Amino acid sequence: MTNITLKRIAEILGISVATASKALKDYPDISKETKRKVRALAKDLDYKPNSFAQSLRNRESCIIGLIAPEIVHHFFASIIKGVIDKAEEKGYLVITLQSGESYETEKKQLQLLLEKNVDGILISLSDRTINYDHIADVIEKGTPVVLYDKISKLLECSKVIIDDRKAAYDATKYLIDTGCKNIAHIRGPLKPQTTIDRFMGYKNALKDHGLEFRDELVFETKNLTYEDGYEVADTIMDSGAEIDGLFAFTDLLATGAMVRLTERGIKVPDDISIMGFSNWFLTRITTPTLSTVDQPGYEMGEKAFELLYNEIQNKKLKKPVQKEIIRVRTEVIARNSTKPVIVKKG
Amino acid sequence: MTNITLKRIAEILGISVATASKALKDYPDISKETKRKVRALAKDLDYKPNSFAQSLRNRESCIIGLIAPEIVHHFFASIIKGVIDKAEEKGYLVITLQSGESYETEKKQLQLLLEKNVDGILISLSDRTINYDHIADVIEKGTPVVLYDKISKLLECSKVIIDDRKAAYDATKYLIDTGCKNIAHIRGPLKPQTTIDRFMGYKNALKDHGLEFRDELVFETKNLTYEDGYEVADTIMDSGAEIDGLFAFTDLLATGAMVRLTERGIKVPDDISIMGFSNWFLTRITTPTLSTVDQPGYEMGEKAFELLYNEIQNKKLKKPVQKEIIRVRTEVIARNSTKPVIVKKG
DNA sequence: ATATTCACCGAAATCGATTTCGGTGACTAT
DNA sequence: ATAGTCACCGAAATCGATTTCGGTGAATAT
Repeated sequence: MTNITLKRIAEILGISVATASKALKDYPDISKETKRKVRALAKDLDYKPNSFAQSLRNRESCIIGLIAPEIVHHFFASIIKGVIDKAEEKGYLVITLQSGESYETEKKQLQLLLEKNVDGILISLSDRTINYDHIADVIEKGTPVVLYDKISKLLECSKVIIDDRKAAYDATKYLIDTGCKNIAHIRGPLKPQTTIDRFMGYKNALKDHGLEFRDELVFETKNLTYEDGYEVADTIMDSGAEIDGLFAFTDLLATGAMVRLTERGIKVPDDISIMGFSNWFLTRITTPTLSTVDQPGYEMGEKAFELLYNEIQNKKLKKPVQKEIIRVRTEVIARNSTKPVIVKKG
Repeated sequence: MTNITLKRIAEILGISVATASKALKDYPDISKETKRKVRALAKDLDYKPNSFAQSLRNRESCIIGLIAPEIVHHFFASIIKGVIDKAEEKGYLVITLQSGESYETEKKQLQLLLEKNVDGILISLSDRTINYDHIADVIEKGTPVVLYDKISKLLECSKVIIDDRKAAYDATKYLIDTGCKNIAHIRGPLKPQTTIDRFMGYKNALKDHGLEFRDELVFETKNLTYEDGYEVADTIMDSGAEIDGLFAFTDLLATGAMVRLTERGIKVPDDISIMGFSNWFLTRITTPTLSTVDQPGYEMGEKAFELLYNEIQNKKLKKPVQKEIIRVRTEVIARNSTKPVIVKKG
C-alpha cells in the first residue's frame, strides 16, 4: 500500500519532481502538454498531496482550534456549527475541545492546539478563568486568537459577543411593558462579564422606567442549571417577596423556576411573568412556552471564524491586524410565559 | 519571531541535531550530562517540536476525524463529547464535521479528512446515504474507520450501536405492562437501519404479548422533528384509530405529538400513554415529563474512540485488526407520560 | 555565424524531526 | 603493544512538497 507521491508521478512520466509539482500548480514555465499529462496521471492515481509536507513547507495547517466551555449545550453547539460551516467554506478544518469550565483544562487545551500548530484559535473563556496570561501569551507569540461569547475586556484581540447589556435591558423592558412592577432577577455569580452585563441591563431598564432596583429581588444561584432554577423558585417563594415578573439569566434557570412555581400553584404568566435568555430549543416546548431573548449562536460562530480568517490572511501577508469587536443582534422572543404588551393609549 | 527548532538548540549547545533529538527522546547512547543540558535548554526556550515534521516523518498525525449528521443535537453532541474526551486522554485531537444528513456532503467530508491525513475516522451515516462505496474505499485504502449509531450492515468494520431492536422491544413492552392494548408507532421512512430495527422491536413486542400488529397504527413522518410529531398527532386523531399507547421513534416526535394531543383534549397518560426514545434533556421538562429510552451517547462516543484507537495501534504494529461490534446498554426511563406498571397478581 | 530571446525543465535547498550506521577516543584485556 | 570493549556522538538519508535559480535547446535577430 504505497502512497502516491509526486516522486512516483515524476518517475512514471520520466520527469522531475519539480516539474510535476509545478505542473499541478499551473506554473507558467511548464508546457501545456506536460501539465496535461501530469494532471491526467495524478487524477488517475488519485494523487493527494501529503498535507504534512505541505504544512511543513508552507507553515500553515489550514486547521483552527476551537475551545468551548461545553459541547452538549444548545447555544455552544450552534456556535460550533457556525464555525465549522464557515471554516469549511474557506478550506479550513476545526479541532474542537472543551474546557468544561475549568481554567486548568483551558490552559492545557490551548497548549495542545499550539503543539498541533493550528493557524488560529477561537476561544470562549471558562467561567472560572480569572487570569488571562495564557491567552495573552498565545497572541503575543503570533497565533491569531478570537474570543467569542465569554470574553475579557482585558484581552486585546478581536471578539464576537452579543450586547448583553442591551439584550437584558430589552428583556426587562418587555416585562415592564407588559405590566410587571416587581421584577426579580435570577443569575449566577458575578464573575463572567456576561453576568455583569445582563445584571446591569436589568438594573438600567428598571431605573429608566421609574422602577426601584431592590437588592432583595436578585437571587444568585451557584450554577446555571435547571435544578438551580427549580430550587431558587422555592427560595423566592419562601422569601415572601411579592413579585410579578422574573428575568432569568438563562432559559434553563427560567424553566426550572417556572416548573417549580407552577407546582406551587403560581399561574404563569397571570401571577408571574417569566423571561428566559438564549432561545434554546426547549423554550418552545415548555408549558407555557417560554418568552426569551434570542441569541444567534450560529451567526456568532460564523462571524467569529470570519474575524479569525481575516487575521490569518493578514498575518500571511504581513499586514497589520486590526482588532475588531462584533456585536450580533439579539431579539426578545415573546411567547406564553409573559403577558401581551399593554397598548398605550394615544 | 523565529521558532525554536532542534537545530537552534543544537547550535547553542554546540552539538548536532541528531544528538539533541536523541537526548530529548532519552536514547541510551547519549550521556546523562548532555541529556540534562538539552532538556534544560529546551524547557528554557519553550521548545515545541514541529508537529508537521514529526507527522511527516512518523506518518501519523494524532488527529482523528469525526463526522456526525448534526451537531446541534443532544444525542450527537453527547457522542462528540465522549469522543473528544477519550481521544484527548490518549493524546489525540478531533476534527469534527457534519454531513447535514446529505450523502454528497458526507462524501466530501470524508475526502477532506483523508486529505488531512487523519489517523482514523469515526462516522455516523447520514440518513440519505444508500451507497457505501465511499466508506468501503477508505477502509480498503487502509485508514481505520469505525461506525457509530447510524451504521450499515454492509460495511465490514467495527461499530458502536445500541441494540435498537431490544430497546424498542423494551419500550413497547413497558407500554404493554402498563396496560396499553392499542399501541401506535410513529417513525420516519424505513431507510436507516435504526428505523427498521426499532420498528421490528415494536412488532416483536406486540406479538410476544398477544397483541395483534396493525399496519394502520403505524404512522410515518417525513422528518423526525417536533413539528412532524405535532402534525402527525392530528393525523392520528383524524384517522379515528382508537389508541391508548404511542411509541415514537424519537423524543422530539413524541413531544410534538404529546403537545398536540394535549391541545386536543387528550389526557396523557390517562387516555394515551406516550413513550419517546433517546432521553434527551427536554424529556425532563415537558408536561408531563416524558417516558423514554435512555441512549447513552457519551458512552457510545468513548467506546467508538476506543475501537478506533485499537485499530490505529494495531495498524502501526502491523497486527491484524479484528472488527468488533459493541452494543451499549439502553434503559427504559419511566416518567409521567406513561402509567405505572400493573403489578401482576401472584 | 554569433548573439539574443524564449519556452521548458531540473538540480538542489528548504521546511524540522527522526534514525541508522559508522565513527572516535578512552579504557581494559592479553 | 595490539585487539577488543564501551560510552558517546554526528553525518547523512529520509519523510514529500515547494521554489529558486540556473541551465538547455531551438528559434529568431543582426
